[in-house]
Parts: sequence; structure tokens; C-alpha cells
Amino acid sequence: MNPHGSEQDVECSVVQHADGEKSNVLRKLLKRANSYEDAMMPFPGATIISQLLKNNLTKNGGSEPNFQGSGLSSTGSEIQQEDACSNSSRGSPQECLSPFNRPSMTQFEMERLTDEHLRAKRARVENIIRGMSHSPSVTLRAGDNEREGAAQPSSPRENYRENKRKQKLPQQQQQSFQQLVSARKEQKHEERRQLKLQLEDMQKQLRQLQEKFYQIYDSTDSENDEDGNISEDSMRSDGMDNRAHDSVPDRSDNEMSDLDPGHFLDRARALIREQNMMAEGDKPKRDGSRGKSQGPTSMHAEGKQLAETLKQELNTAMSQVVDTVVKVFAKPPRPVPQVFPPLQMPPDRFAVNGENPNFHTANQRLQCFGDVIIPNPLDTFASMQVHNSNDQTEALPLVVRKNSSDQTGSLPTPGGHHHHSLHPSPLSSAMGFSPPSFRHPFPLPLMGYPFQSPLGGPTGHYPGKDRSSPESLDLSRETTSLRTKMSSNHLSHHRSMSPTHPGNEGLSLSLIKSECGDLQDMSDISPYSGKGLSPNHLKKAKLMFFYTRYPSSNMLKMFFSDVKFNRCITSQLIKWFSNFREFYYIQMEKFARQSINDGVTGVEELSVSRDCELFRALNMHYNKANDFEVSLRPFRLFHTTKQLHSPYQATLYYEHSYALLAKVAFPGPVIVASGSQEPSSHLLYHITGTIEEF
DNA sequence: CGGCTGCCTG
DNA sequence: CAGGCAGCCG
Repeated sequence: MNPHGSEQDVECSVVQHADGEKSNVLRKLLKRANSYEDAMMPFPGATIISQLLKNNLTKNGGSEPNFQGSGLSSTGSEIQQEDACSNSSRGSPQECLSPFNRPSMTQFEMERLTDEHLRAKRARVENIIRGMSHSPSVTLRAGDNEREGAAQPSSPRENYRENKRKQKLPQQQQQSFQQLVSARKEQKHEERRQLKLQLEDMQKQLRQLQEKFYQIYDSTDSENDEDGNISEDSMRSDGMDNRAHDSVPDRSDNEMSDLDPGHFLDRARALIREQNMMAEGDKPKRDGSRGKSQGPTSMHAEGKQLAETLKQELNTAMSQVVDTVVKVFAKPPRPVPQVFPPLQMPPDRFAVNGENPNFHTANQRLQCFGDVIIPNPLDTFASMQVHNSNDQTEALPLVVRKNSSDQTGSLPTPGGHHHHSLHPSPLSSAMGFSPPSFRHPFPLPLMGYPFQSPLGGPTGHYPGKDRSSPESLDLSRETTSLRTKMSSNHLSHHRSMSPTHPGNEGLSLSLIKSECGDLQDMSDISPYSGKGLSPNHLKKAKLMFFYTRYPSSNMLKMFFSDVKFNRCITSQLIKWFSNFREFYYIQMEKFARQSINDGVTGVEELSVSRDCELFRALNMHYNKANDFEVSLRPFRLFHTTKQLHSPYQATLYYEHSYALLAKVAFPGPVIVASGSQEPSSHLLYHITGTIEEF
């Protein structure tokens, strides 16, 4: 097909001004996309809004036979593609193409065919949405009322369902969760404060070192730089450099470094060292150049010595600081792999391809996933994307293929390349964790992060990085990093957990607690091993959900290697994911609707914060016990200029980009719809943070 | 037919 | 979250 043609088409419909016009355009787009959906319908539940809008449109007599093959909104298709592909993760990739293969159907036909279905669906969601009444932003606009009316169920049965749904609307936990949230906020603040102190300490030390350095050189003019800022800035910029280097896939590095915690630590330290060295080294160099004329030779000798000393000092200092920070942050009994350099970077589409030292653990994990997810053939593609990343992306379920051979082949399981690795993996044993437990998670956005410059946040920080990205536009304003607390299993055990989870006791915490305990005690004899699925497995699954919405049974087997799979277990797991999806999509739907009601017209205006319903809901559902800390950072939605030329397009896009949004809310690899129809045009996006392991 | 999904319900 | 059901697909 001709993606370009469609793009243009979309672009044409794009207008950026008058509200009336705006809504019209939006409607058009929506409608078109809608028709599209009707045709593909791969993803039920993705259309409510469009449906409503369509109804509205019809009422206004603004019917528009806008549905022609070439006129297909690339946006819509892409979006759909995302879902289609996701849905077909286990199926044939061709499904992704389906939309383009069926422009022959008339809108009418399609409407007729799916009308009922859609209505039911709509009604359902309507109810759900209606239940959001507590949300201040739910105020429906004039048009909404109309839509509501139009959306009325047409059959008694639907009506019935609707009522049922209505009743079910959960609202209870809202409160307690808020408390939780605030509690956590405080906690977070505390952590940040401490971190900040640590950083300041560090900076002080650095400053001292610098001074020493300068003294030795008797430098007089080197103070021009605000030395105080080095630690942070240099680190950051260094991170960029690293990123840049890493944009080149580094396979060897991706091999997970064998998951040796010690290794991680060492590496992390080494990195920090490097960074600091660079930070310190930079300025001196400049001075050196000045002094060169005076005595280059001696300078070199001295310089080397100095460098050595400096290195050592920095090394120790940094190590200490890092350790301290880590302690403060993770408080795990074994702060092993927790040491990670600034992790604060905006989702880097290339992060996946290139191992980024800065991401370390997180990245390792991701990497892992990336490998798992990206189908072999795509591997190459992925790397290609790096250069050709203009087109993009598509939310791919990690499970691209069912092909077990494929998977096993491309599955560099955390433990290495051995299939059972997952659990018996070195790390796991090293950590003293038993299979079903979350492996200790990852990297903390340690320093750096909390201090992200307010200006522009991550976005503005990496001038260098974006160069690799054809369009730095695919951005996202908020990224999330997630840090798990599971790592503090032991600790929590010994200490009291309460401080960490105030007011959370009632929930699954107890479960987790016991589970953790069990797991700890019987590292090898998981209470559930062999038997059914444990609560931990559930958690694992939930977490996993953020990486793959449609795990294949093979994948499940791999990630739940401690479970003896049988039909029952398998279907149970699958059922879980099904349930997850349901919930998840509903949340996305809500969010989308709410945002639109709030007047959001484009992705730029979208944001997911802790206060936002979406976040709360998701966190509630998938991270009830706050095993993982989800830190929100400014996020950016992914898109490319090709896909989104306007706010409307963006809106449309976003309307369907459930996955996208969720991925934004929660860390994990994200893939966005691609402009091309190539089934292979998928690219993993990394949002930051990840779980150490499942 | 088996496997899986979505949808609805409890 | 699980059970049931229907529909789709290989």
C-alpha cells in the first residue's frame, strides 16, 4: 500500500485552529479510523470513542463516505496495527496487513456487520466510563450527552448488562489508595532528599578533588567552570556519550553479562568511575592545553600520575558514595546489582538495540526482553531501524512468534542461553531467590534522576542522542522508571515492612510477605513448585504483562519455568493475561475518554502522572503491593512525524494507543505502530526501567 | 478438534 | 480472578 498517500490524506484533514473545525476534523479522522476498525476489528474495545463520535456525526447529518482504500488513515491503520499485531502475536503477522487488504468492503457493510457488536461493546465501556463519575474531569460536554444517548443500549439484554456493570464500578479502593499514594509520596520525597544529600556530598568531594588538582597545577584560570556542577552534568552528558556509543548494538554486552551481580556492580562502578574521570578530566585537559606551551613533557608525566591518583581517589570516593546512596535507596541486604549510574534518560528508542551502560541492569533486562521479543528476522530489522528509524514502530507484544524454535533460539534467557536458565540462573541463586520470586529488580534511577533538570526534563538533555534519532520527535514527555522493592525482600523481612508500605497491609501485602518468606526459606522448594500457580506467580504474570500482553504459551513456559505446565496451568495463565488485558484496556479507554473530555487534542497534551487515574488504576491493579516503584518522569509519547502530523492525528492515534499509554505509565519496552505495513517493521521502544526478571 | 481470545458474569 | 461461552484459526 501506499503509506505516504495515506499520510498525506491525513495531513490534509489536519487543521489546527477553530474549535468547530477541529472537532469536525477530528470526527472525520475518527470516523475513518472507525471504519477501519470495523473492517479489521482485531481489537474489540478500541473504538468506543470513535463510535460515539461517529454517532454524533451521523446525527448531525455529516455523513461522510470517507472510506476509501487510499484514504485510509495511516494513523488509524497504524494504530490498529498495533493492536492487530498484538492480537496476532500468536498468529500470523499478515494480520497486520489485513487493514490494507480490505478496503473493498464498504463502510456500510462493515457497519452493519459490526454494528451490534460495537454497540454492545460501547455500552459496556460506556458504563465503565460512567463509573468514573468521581473523576473531576469527567464532566461531559454538551456533545457527550448526545453521545451518551446515542450509545444507549438497544436491547434489553445490553441494558441489563449495563446496569450490572454500573453496579460493579469499583470505587472503593480509590480512597485507601490515595492515602497510600500520599504516603508513598512522602516516602519518596524522603528518599529524594537523602539522595540529594548524598549527591551534594559527592559533589563536595569532587570539588575538593578538583581543587587539589588545580592547586597542583597552580592553575589560575581554570575556575571558570562552575565546578560544582560537574558531578551531575558531566554524568549526564557522559551518559549521553555512552548512549551514543551504544546506539551500536553491542551484542556481547547484551549477553546479559551473565547476570552476575558482582559483574554488574563492578561495571557500574567502573562506569561511574569513568564518568567522573571524564568529568574531572575534561577541564584539566583544557588547562593542560594551555599549559602545554609551557612544558608539555613534564606535564604529561605529571599528568599521568595525577590522573592515577585522581582516579583512585575518585574511585574510592565514588564507590563509597554510591554504596551509601544505594543503601539509602534500595536498602537491600545485598545492594549488589543496585548500583547504577544515572538512569534518567528519556525513552530511547535505540536503547533497545544498543546496550547502554547507563541502563545497566535495567537495560540488561530489557535487552533480554528485546531479544526475546524481537523475532529473529526482526533482529536485523531492528538494527536497521536504528538508522532508518523514521518509520517506526508498533506496539508489539513481546511475543512475536509462537514458533518455539524461534523463541528458544532467540531467547537469551537471563541465565544465559540455556533454557531453564530463568530460575536456576546464576543471579537467582546468587540472590538466594527462588524461582517464583521476582528476581531482584533493577536499577534505580539513582542519582541523576531526581535532579533532572526542570528545564525540559529529559527531553532537552540529550542533544547528542537525538542525532541518532531522525526525529527526535518521537518523544515522550514522561518516562517512567520502575524500581522494584522486591529486592528488599530479605530486608523487609527482617525489618518491619510497614514503614515502606503504610496502610497497605490489608492488601496483597500479606500474601507477598508470606510468599517472600516462603521463597526465602525454601529457596529451592517453592511451596508451589510443581503445584499450581502461586500468588507470586500472579504477580510475576502481572509484571510480565507489561512486557507482553499476549504471551505465547511457550513464553509462559519459559518465564514460569518453575511451574509444571499442563493444560490447566497454561490456560490459567492465559486466562490471567486475558483478564489483565481486559482491565488494562478498560483503563486505557477511560483515560482516553477522559483526556478527550478534558479537551486534549494531541499527544503533546497528554501526560500520565501519579495523580492521574490511569496511573492509579494501573498501579492498583498491577502493583498493588507496590513491589515495584514506578517513578514517573516526564514522558513522551512515541510517534513519528510521519504518523502524527497534527494534534488531531495525535489524538486519533492516542485514542487507540492503549498500549502506548500504558507503556508510558509503566515501564517496559514499547513498540509503536509503524507507518509501514511491513509486518517486520516493529521496533522495540524502551521506556525505562524494567523488572529484573520475572 | 484443540488452542486461544474476547466478552460476560459471578 | 475464574468459569462459561462463543467464535476464530490451523
